[in-house]
Amino acid sequence: MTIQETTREGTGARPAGRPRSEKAEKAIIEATLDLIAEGMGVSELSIEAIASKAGVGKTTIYRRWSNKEDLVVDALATLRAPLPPLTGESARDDLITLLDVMRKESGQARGRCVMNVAMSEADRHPRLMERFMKRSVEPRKQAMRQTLERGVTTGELRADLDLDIATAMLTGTMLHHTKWAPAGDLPVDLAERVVDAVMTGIAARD
Amino acid sequence: MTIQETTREGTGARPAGRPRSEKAEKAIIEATLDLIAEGMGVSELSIEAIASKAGVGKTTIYRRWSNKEDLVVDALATLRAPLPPLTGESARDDLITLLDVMRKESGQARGRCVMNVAMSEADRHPRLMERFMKRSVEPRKQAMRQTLERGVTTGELRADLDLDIATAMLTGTMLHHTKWAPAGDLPVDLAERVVDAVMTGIAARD
DNA sequence: CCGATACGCAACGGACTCGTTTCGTAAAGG
DNA sequence: CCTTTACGAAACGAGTCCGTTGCGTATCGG
Repeated sequence: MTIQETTREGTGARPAGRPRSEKAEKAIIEATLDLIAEGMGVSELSIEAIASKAGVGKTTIYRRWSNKEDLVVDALATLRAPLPPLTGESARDDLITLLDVMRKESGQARGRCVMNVAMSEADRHPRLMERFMKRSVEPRKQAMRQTLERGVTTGELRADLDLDIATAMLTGTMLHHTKWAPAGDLPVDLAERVVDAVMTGIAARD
Repeated sequence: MTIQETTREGTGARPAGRPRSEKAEKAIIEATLDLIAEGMGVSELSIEAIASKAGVGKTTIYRRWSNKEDLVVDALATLRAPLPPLTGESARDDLITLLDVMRKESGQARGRCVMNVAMSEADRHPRLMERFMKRSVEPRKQAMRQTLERGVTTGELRADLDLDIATAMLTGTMLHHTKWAPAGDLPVDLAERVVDAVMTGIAARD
């Protein structure tokens, strides 16, 4: 939420004078994301670097956001990837679809940056992360949960399934790959292989 | 490796003058780890803060390490947790033992700090991480791999097991919990539940 | 055209960190 | 005792970033 939106709240009146440049606004957000994507931590981000990269005066930033945290929250919020459409026909297919979003995102600097920030800055900026999680992570978590529950009711998945551990197995396995796999893109069939492995388990059949 | 060790290399000669204080050395390492454990990123660490917390002059630090990166590598290296003894009797038991190390570590600020640094600074300080990984992560990875391989040969685990994905499932699931579980310590039986879930899989039996 | 506001730019004082140097003192060997 | 090296403390010049201010210009409504 920008200061602009805040101060105009309620009144439909258009303020006098030159209106704010939407182009500048976008440039600031983009520059912020680019810097984070380049490996910057939130604490290392400098308003001056953002302004410089965005081709914008610092004034223009401070006029919109009163501090770095607000800017970062707004910037990360623009990354909300839309949930992929789920057919609901097969839990396996839907899980693959959900996990494949993670694989695709991990190939983009933008996606990696979100993960990095989410993982490493949670301790340092708890309020920031709380807001971000609620906006961006929670919907996906819900989608996976529903998919798992549906799989249980259809009999495709174990009746005694522990939803928390199942979620952790699926997303955690992908997470492990995105963070520690040898450099380069992940294999295109990774999500499928992971889902099958998680479904089947590693124990030998009796 | 400290400068001291480097310069004395080979010669068994004791140098003249006052010897370096081992107490100061330890205090510096401890202060570094404490600061990281408090949520500091490597880039935010300041030599001055370390010196102050350690009750030591900056000179004493620069005399031993020529830059921050070397100091951090040495500090993290002292955290090498010894591998737990593995019985080799049961793959399940050994896997639980291995994963339980992760659970215990995640309850300590020290353990969390290592994870945070490893996850978030890999992009920014690739050489640092390469060194750290080789020293601290590789041994555990090997132990898990051997445990899995042994499980396959004994018939306890699937013959067609994909070692990479199996490793990712086990450590990734724990990772997911340590980073995103609700605050507080992880349940004591988490490792056991994870191993059983990974072994069994989530699919319904035919 | 006028007042109001936003723009990019440059500069400010203050705070912090860097890596180095200087100081007086402490602890070892010869 | 004397040399050598390490110690903690303090100060250094250089650099970065902070959040703010002033400047001349651009763009809106009236």
